[in-house]
Amino acid sequence: MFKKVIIAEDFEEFNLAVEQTLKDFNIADFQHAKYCDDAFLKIRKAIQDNEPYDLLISDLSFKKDHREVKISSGDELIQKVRELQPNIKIIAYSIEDKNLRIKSLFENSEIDAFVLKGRNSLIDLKKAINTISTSDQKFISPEIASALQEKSNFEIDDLDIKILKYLSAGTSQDEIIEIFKNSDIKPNSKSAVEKRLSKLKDFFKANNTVHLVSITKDMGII
Amino acid sequence: MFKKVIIAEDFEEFNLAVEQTLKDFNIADFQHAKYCDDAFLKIRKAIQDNEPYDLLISDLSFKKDHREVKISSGDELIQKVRELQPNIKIIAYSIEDKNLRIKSLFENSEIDAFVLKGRNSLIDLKKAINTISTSDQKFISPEIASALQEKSNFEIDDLDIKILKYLSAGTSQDEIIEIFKNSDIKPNSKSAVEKRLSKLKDFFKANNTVHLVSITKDMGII
DNA sequence: CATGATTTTACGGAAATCCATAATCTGTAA
DNA sequence: TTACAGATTATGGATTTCCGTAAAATCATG
Repeated sequence: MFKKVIIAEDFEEFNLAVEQTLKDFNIADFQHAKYCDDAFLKIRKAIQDNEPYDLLISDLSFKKDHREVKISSGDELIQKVRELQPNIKIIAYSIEDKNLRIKSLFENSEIDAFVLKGRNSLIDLKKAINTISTSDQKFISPEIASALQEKSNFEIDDLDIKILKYLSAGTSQDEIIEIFKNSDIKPNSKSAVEKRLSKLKDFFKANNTVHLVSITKDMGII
Repeated sequence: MFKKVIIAEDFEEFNLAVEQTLKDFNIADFQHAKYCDDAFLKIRKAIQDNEPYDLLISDLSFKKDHREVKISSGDELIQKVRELQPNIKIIAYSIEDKNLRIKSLFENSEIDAFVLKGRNSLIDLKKAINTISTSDQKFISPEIASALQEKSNFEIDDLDIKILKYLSAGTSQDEIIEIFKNSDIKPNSKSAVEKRLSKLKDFFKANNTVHLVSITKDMGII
């Protein structure tokens, strides 16, 4: 079982709950960080002191407040920690249920578990800790495990997202084309942008551009 | 101090934390509901049994899952409870920080306190309970209290919101007009809808309809 | 090179929207 | 009733987006 744990989480309520869960495992050596920056510093310090953490439990989204931060999201924190200390086990613990983001965490940051915050997340958290402490198995909350299998997220690339973002910011199609031409982004013809949009509308079953932006906003794609 | 409390909240973590807070106040008689429907039924039952709750602490957004529900949001629950039991005190306890929605809770549902979930929300929750238990004062988490003061002289009415919602759902302007005519909603002419939209775009400084829907979505108006 | 497949660009008419102006309706007060 | 103001509707042209077809460019392969 884990000996030394760090929790990156801004909400008191979740901190309390995780703390309780760790105590149930008889893990007494844990620390909280309400900002990603703090978590990172602590992890680095622990390595220097030759007393590294062996588990990081991290939220993904952190509220912005008055304080200036370098690392603003859990995704970044996890990425940096994985580079700094490749052998640490990492549990992402978040309300985030967007396939793309979760997939990327497993593939790019090699997290060991993803626990979805929800009606029964503490049970999942316990299962996750159990699973990854004794083996190199991965754990994913069952509600989204199936969704992750879906291979359907095919071919929405950077350009698509760029177009959607510009649209939602009030840029007209013609203006977008201008911007693309000025920034040497290709393809940048009227037809190309129109074709992209029509594909996106088809894919997301959107009736028109307004609908498309509305849908993709809801899905957290933009 | 409150004697009997009900908490409508789907996340275990928040339930645990609220429970702890109530215990700090020596309130032992409390119940949790993870679905709005359950909360409503319990409140109604308590009235019938002549042992009504005197405080409702309710989240605003609830995760959807397999279960079919009648009341899907805290806003609705609060509205219904206020009608059913006008004298109950209500604390909205949410991550929601959109002015309009919060304002509407105070104005339309006469909630007694709004506690914003965040880094220090438990302190706020305690303050809220203290404040509203001893007087008819309202409590609002300080981070948003100032934002609430802003009185922007909107005159965005139901019709405007209806139009925006239809647009974001992919309905074309012509179709909206059709719908309005069929439902006897007036005004329902092409010009009227166009004029509304142009006013809204002006007000929200939107370049076009896509932008307008994007902005109003971000603001939580639709 | 030559060839064919794929991607990108060009073009044009249809449809939807944007926007300004004018006509009509509705309620109120003299 | 009449006159007036404000709200609503009608009209039409400009602009933008939509959508299909065709031409041109690019790329892989033999």
